[in-house]
Amino acid sequence: MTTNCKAREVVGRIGSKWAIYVISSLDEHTMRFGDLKKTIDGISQRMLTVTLRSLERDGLIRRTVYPVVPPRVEYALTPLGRTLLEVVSTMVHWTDEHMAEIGAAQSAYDSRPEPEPIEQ
Amino acid sequence: MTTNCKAREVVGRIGSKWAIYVISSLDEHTMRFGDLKKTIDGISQRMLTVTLRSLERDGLIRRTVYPVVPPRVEYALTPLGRTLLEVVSTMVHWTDEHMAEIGAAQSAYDSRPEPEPIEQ
DNA sequence: CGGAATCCGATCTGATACTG
DNA sequence: CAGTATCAGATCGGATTCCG
Repeated sequence: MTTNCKAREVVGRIGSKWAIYVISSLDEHTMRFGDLKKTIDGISQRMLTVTLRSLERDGLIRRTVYPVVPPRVEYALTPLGRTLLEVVSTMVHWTDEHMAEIGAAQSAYDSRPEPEPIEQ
Repeated sequence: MTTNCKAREVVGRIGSKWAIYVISSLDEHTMRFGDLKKTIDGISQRMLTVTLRSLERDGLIRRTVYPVVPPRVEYALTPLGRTLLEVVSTMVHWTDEHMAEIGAAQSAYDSRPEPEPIEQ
């Protein structure tokens, strides 16, 4: 594999379960922190913060702070993030389409007979 | 997000840095354990084993053991895995294409000035 | 509202040693 | 060759508390 280590790290970050859904959520419009938290079911405040920071650092989303009280922070896809969105959407879509098949495969795998213990 | 928790787990497994490259590696032909280890640079034996097991459980790859000495084990994509391959290739390709941009964004982020400490 | 900081158990991962 | 078993260090991730 010619791919170097840095590319792998990026793939890992992008492919992480939360990042994918953050990117997807920003498809149509910018969102505030609270909006994202409500939209992405089950994400903790901490993980949302961490995920947003890493996506911002990779140049995939832009964070805009409005100096008002109470604070207002909006997240939006950058042009780069928007090119990624297509890839990510495909992935989410593929998963939704094949969840049943995957679940069946898991059940089959889990109910497979144990290999016979070695006779002495 | 209407996506349930199980779908997120699947996305996370598929998107994990090693799984993506295992799937990609099986594009053209079946491969043996050692081949995969050599192809996927930097993967430890343990992580390759763990990754292969999880992909097998999800029905994405098929593991074939030939009862010979020394053992011969071949891994191949299932039809389901083959449909995923397209998605995964797109992702790897996107990352390769945009590594420079991402690196630049990271540098810019990391060299950003610290926010001024609060004056008392 | 949108975090940051801390604590801490759970999980991941690599290294190493061993095996059919 | 293709693993399994085990252990220790690293990282993840939730809960909680506090802040501008």
